[in-house]
Amino acid sequence: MDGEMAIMESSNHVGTSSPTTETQFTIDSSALKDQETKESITNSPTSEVPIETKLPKSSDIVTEEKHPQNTTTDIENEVENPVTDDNGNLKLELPDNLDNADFSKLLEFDAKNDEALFNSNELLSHTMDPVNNIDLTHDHSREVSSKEDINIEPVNPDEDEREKTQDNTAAVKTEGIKNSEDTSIQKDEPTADAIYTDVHKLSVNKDTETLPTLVDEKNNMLHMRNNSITPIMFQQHELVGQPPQNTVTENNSTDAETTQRKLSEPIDASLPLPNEQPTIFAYARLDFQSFTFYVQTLHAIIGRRSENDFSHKVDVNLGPSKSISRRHAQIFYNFGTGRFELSIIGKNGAFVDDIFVEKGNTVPLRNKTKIQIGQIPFQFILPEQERNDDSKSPENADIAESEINTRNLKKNEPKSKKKITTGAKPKKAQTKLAVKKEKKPPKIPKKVYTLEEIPVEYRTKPTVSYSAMLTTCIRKYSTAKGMSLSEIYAGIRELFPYYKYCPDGWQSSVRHNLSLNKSFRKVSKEGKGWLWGLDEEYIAERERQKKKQSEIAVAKAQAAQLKLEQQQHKLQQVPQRGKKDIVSQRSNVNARKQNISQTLAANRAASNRKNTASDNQRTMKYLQEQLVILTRDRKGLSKQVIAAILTQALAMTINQVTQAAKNKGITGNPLTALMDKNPQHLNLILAAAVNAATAKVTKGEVKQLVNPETTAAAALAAKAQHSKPIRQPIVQTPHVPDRPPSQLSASASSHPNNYLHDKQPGSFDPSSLSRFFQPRQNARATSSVAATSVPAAASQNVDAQPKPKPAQDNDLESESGTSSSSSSSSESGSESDSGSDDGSASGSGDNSSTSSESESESESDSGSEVDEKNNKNEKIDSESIKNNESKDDIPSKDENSSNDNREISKTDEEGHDSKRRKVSEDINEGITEVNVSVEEKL
DNA sequence: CTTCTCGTAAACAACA
DNA sequence: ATGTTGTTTACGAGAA
Ligand SMILES: [Mg+2]
Repeated sequence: MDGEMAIMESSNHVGTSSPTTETQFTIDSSALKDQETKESITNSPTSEVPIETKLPKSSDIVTEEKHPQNTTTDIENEVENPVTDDNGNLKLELPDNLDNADFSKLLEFDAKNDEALFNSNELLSHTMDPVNNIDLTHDHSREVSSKEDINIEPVNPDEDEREKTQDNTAAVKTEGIKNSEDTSIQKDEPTADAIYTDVHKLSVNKDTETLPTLVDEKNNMLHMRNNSITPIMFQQHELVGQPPQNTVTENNSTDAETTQRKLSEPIDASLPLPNEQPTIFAYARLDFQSFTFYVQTLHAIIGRRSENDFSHKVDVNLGPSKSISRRHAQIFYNFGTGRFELSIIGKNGAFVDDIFVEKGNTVPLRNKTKIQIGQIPFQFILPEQERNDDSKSPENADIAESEINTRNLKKNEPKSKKKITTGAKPKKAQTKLAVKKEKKPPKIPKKVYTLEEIPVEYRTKPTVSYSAMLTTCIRKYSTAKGMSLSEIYAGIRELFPYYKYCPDGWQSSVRHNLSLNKSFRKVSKEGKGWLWGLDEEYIAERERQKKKQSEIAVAKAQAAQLKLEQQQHKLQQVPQRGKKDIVSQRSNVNARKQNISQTLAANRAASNRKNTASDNQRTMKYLQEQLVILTRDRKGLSKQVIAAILTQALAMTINQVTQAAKNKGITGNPLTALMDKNPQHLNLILAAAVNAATAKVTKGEVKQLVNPETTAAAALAAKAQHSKPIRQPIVQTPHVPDRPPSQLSASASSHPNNYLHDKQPGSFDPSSLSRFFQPRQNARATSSVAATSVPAAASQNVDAQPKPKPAQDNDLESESGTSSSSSSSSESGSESDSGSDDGSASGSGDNSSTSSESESESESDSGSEVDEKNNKNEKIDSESIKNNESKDDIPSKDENSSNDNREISKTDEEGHDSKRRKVSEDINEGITEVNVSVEEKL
């Protein structure tokens, strides 16, 4: 290329531009000899700088498109000052954002031509003042020596493995300096006839590990004005709101721009610039969302580089994101084909025109080619070239296409994932070296959409809340069995296409809502996840609440209004009779509102109870008896201790079994099922639990109160008596197809029970349980399980709990904290965060609801509640038990619960019945009862 | 200023 | 070993 340089004129499009100082200067080409450019500096933040470019002229250079190797040599000699104008002078026009001071500095450096200066670290580090300094170090000064350009060699993909290392740190060459030495060229096999289209392997600098650092704003600013730019990373969703900053070229649309020019033709078209904009000389430019990079060298490295990492340099800094390699891609001009090309060297590949390109591939760059590296999308823009249009090189037109394995997906399809693989490579491909990378199927990252790529109507986030969306979605697409998470995602994307284009992250919110919002419940299990459905009752109830609330609010407002009026008129002696009304309304206002959950719980409990009650009773009775039997030999422990042990053992058993069942999606009462189906296993569990509890309670003095080995036998005998009366076979099987909602959901909510979770010592290995519940596994195996798990447990205790953050939970709150000020009734503010959940479609009245649930009991029975939260032993032991016993409390609850502890699981198919109560409560109740009876027996 | 609701992230665990 | 699915915590922004 002769020094013909493309010229890009910058224009500040649209308004914002301030009277740009047009600075133009020329540098004697001689000074630049040998290096390409010093170009630089051209990145304007606001960048509206259109470019005018001339492509490197390679007339003398081998023009045929397939001679990479030749290219090399030729280039070496040919490449000169790309930035020079026709006269051989370097022309530089800087964007308005640069001030004179900047220029003067630049010039100064140029003049000095002092290599040392450019290499010095001081210099590097000095570019920190965004306002006054320009970082010359890496960027501008970073010239691509001709050799460097040549380094691009066609190599077999497979071989790319060995990275050729070069010393990047080395240097930044300045004008007059010869770089030749610094660029070590690795020429391996300059294969005579590499075909261009094949992947070209570029030498890659070895990545030296450096700690990633955060980029501060300052730096960002700095980068804006340098070639080394750090694009601003967008926040999720931010993309939507972003104004089309600098993107000069709007239409991504087409690529109709057959603007392919035959190689070798220098192009010097100038963009239609609005006006007085400064001109920038460049071959091309890269339009990022928030800045523009001008390609003023024939070779530019695009990669990661955090602010303080001076170990390497990049021409285009994509920020610190680890998903981007230090040298992730490079743009270079291929004299053979006469166009710029992009080589992907980064491990994670990149998207080029929406097609995923794996590492090691090189694709041609045409005007408006879209590129995405990591999470950063940008576009390659060539200067407009009116004249050369005709040249649409057919041949090279689409190497890309040919290389691409077009697999499914239409271009417009969001999230499409075509990809280019360095596919079938010859034999050598599989060599060990190659193996490391070759083997792993690259995970195709998600495509990031640019504003322009998203249909206008889908650029903004729907205002509806997630709960509303979910409700809508489920109503629309769900079947009786519910819909899986992935289906929900798809449904949402369908309903609100915004979610097809926006960055991920919303899925997390969706899951969060499904879990927390009581309007959504797990209906049935299928494979790995659950099928989700709506809890219409809950939703309806909440609606009601809400309505009431709003009415109240209105009433209040009116009252206030009236009051005001009254006062005003009072003076006028005009008594209003509205007062009365007001008063009456007020009373309503004060009326205690009921919790949704409470209400629902009551209703549901009523319906259910009958069904489950008997089973629960039967199960509890069985458990009690078994426990007593197991511990006939008290080993000297006092009755009280035994009671404590049994209580705890029971709690552990119930919790663990329930948890295990829940995870398996079992709907009925797992304990009942276990008792009916596999009493031996249940006994083993009990034995293990007793031992664990014993160890805990006695602080390890007594390790094994019962011998698991001998327990199973007893079970069978006992079972006979407890066999279930009427009920049909329990539904325990994991694959319970239909069963709609179920109590399990309730149990799920109970999660707060820690012991279920923690593997604390005193707990036994739940895995044994899961074995039983596993779809088809036999419950067997067991004995060992029980035995083994127990021991470990010993030391700690229930009390040890994580309790990360006390405050804020629904439950906790209600009891402890709340009492405090908050005026309102019981329901008051329980659960701050958690509360967020509900509020589905319409809004939510959440707090009431949420809190209600948890707190429903809270009010009345501190005891049970407390227990839930902390399953501390204390609670569990006898004394507490007694309290519970008396627990009486809970009026409202009482009604529901009074009966028994039923619920540990939910049971029956009908989901309506589901009781909302927390499992823990149930458990506690159960425990209490059991304990009581245990004590009696003892 | 506090409370509540929502959205967003993310840690974790259980699974597949 | 990795990706999904669920559950929870945290935290911040807004509205009330
Ligand atoms: Mg839910």
